[in-house]
Amino acid sequence: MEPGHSEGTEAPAPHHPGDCRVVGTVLARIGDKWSILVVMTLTDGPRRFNELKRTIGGISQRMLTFTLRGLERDGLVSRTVYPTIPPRVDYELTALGRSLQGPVQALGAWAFSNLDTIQAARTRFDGGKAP
Amino acid sequence: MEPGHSEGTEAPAPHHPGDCRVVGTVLARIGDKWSILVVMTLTDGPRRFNELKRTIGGISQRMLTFTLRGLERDGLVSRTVYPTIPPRVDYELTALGRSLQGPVQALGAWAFSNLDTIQAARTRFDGGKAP
DNA sequence: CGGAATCCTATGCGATACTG
DNA sequence: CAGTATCGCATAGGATTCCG
Repeated sequence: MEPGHSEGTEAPAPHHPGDCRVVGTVLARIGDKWSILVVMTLTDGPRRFNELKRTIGGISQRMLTFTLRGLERDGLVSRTVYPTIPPRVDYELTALGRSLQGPVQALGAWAFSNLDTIQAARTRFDGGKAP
Repeated sequence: MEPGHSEGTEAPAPHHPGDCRVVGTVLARIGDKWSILVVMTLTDGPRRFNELKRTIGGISQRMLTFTLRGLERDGLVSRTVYPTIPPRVDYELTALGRSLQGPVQALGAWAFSNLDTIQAARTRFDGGKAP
């Protein structure tokens, strides 16, 4: 099977308010190596394939393709093909995709403001047992 | 190298306000298969190892150990050992860990309220080209 | 009970080459 | 330009066994 993001094939079965697996489902979608980067890059508007590739940097065309397919499949991103020569394809966030930005930015904000604390904790932890 | 969550070893280099890689850093931490489940399970208070294992379900002791180590390393979870027989170990969210719950729950809420939409999009996408 | 060590497989994903 | 196809290695992570 190709990388294409895994399905939640094992029936979830909830267990208490403020669920659990559901979150896992989302993270299985956007928690991979590239999806959020793509989503964030699309924040400023539609982008072409290679434009995304350059902006993100470090991503292979293979993974960009898979990531975009996955996001498109879940309705977070729309794909528009202009049958010109050379071909041109625009990727853009859908309404659903844009609605994801709030939560994602919240997470980003948390990350940003706690980066130092985390780094410190890491150093302390590693220093304490692997000098 | 053991599964232990990957480091952001490749110097990021920011590029514009509302960054990008930083989010990637957090997601590399909590975006893996189990971390959030653990964090969410610890929401209601301290839990013992096997208690976590049972509650989460489907996680191997190996991965639970690695996940907890990672969270502990980053200062999100604290580990308390009671030198009794048999031994007892409690895991609990730290202040930092609890501060992560806001963002995570925002994501959870988004997931929950958009699950149907996403499922529909998936079915439509798959149906359109792989009947 | 809580974990560490070893083994083994599925997979993620980069590199490269080919196509319309 | 925007993909698709194939190869190949590195990693994630489950199962199992052993230990204090």
